[in-house]
Amino acid sequence: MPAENTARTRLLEAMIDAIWERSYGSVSVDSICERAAVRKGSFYHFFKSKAALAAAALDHLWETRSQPSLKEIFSPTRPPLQRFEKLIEFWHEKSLECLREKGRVLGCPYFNIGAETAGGEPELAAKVSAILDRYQAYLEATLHEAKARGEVDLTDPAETAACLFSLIEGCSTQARIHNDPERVRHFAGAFSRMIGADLKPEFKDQLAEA
Amino acid sequence: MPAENTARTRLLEAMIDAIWERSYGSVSVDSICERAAVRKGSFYHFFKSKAALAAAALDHLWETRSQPSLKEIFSPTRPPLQRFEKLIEFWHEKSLECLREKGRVLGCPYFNIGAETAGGEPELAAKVSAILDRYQAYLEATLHEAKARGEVDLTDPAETAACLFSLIEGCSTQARIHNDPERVRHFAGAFSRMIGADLKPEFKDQLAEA
DNA sequence: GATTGACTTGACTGAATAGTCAAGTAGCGC
DNA sequence: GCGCTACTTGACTATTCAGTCAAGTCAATC
Repeated sequence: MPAENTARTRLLEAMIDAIWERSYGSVSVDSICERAAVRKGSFYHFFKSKAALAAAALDHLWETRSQPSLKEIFSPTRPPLQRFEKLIEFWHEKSLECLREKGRVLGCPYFNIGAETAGGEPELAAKVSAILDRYQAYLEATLHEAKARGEVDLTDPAETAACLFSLIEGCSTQARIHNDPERVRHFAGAFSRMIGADLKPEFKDQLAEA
Repeated sequence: MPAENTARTRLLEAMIDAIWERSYGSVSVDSICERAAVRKGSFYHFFKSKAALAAAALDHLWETRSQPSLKEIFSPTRPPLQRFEKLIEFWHEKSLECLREKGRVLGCPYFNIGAETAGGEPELAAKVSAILDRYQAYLEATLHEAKARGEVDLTDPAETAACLFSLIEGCSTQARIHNDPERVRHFAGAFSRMIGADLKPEFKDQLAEA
């Protein structure tokens, strides 16, 4: 049962889109059902609650989108520093794409949902926490490799990875709040300084319409 | 009409606390009224809607808490680099205090609310956006001063201020999501690297109980 | 063609929601 | 005391919410 257009996957994708565009708390089960063209009863056939759908949707997003993108960006065939350059380009492109397609810069869904649900939905918060750790692990592994090759100058790759990741997520959330994709571009320079190496990502600006 | 214990100020403070602990979307008008010991009708005498109360509460928090703290931290009597050290200590202490008093690390209320409401409550998002800019302005002014004194090495203080601020907010939100105050401490080293100067904040760890 | 089990349907429930309103009370200047 | 204004009260509405359920469809298997 791959990523077919089944009722179940339509629900997963409708949930992610809706939360991303608005917020977890402002999304109702009814609106998800309408978006996914699925009836209420079917919803509760597949998921035991709204929170359960959200948790499954986060897994789905990670496995079908985030994880594959990261595997490509952090491919071992690419030198470590170039992986960081690719990552910076990736975030910048995603912001522009988002603005073009949805009319707003939406930031990182994991981070948004995590911040929102940390105080009241422990299941969801734990899921987000685990996903963010997996994301950060890519950075940490690459920093270790770059350090072994003498390409960066740092004492504690784990701590630096945490800071780099917080910088990315912080900039990305600022971009969401101010609805300004350039806030993401900003962090390229800071990234270089933090790892003590010179990164030169290529920002191929996509002009909005053709 | 200063910060008395009036129904109005009780509502403002109940709203801030409730949103901070949980989220904007999960807080109901009834729960706020109960928390503030104010009846529904009085609520709508003072505020025209839940969103209006939230916006007023953000202003109130800024004026009574954030702004005064920042004025002290960024006092011109302190050398620029020491202001940054103070700021880092401030965030770390606040996280520990929050964990001690509320049982959880809650991060920055402006950032949390901003991320949550960016997609659906333009009034609130605009208010947050303005407050965050005022916060960031303290960083930027201090960077300019430090640059003029030759204490930091940077080309674009405005961009660096934006990145520093995103780093702070990103770490703080990670601390909320993972409920771990040490995530805030992390950024001290990164802060130094980003501005090209050596900061040595004193972390006076407060042992929880006496 | 009978049985099974996965999925669908739409009507239903009860609680919670934001917001309204008319009738009050209490203080203050006159 | 009189009237004015600011605030309070609690009952009220209409809507939306998450979640339930009994009855149904349909395709596969025997």
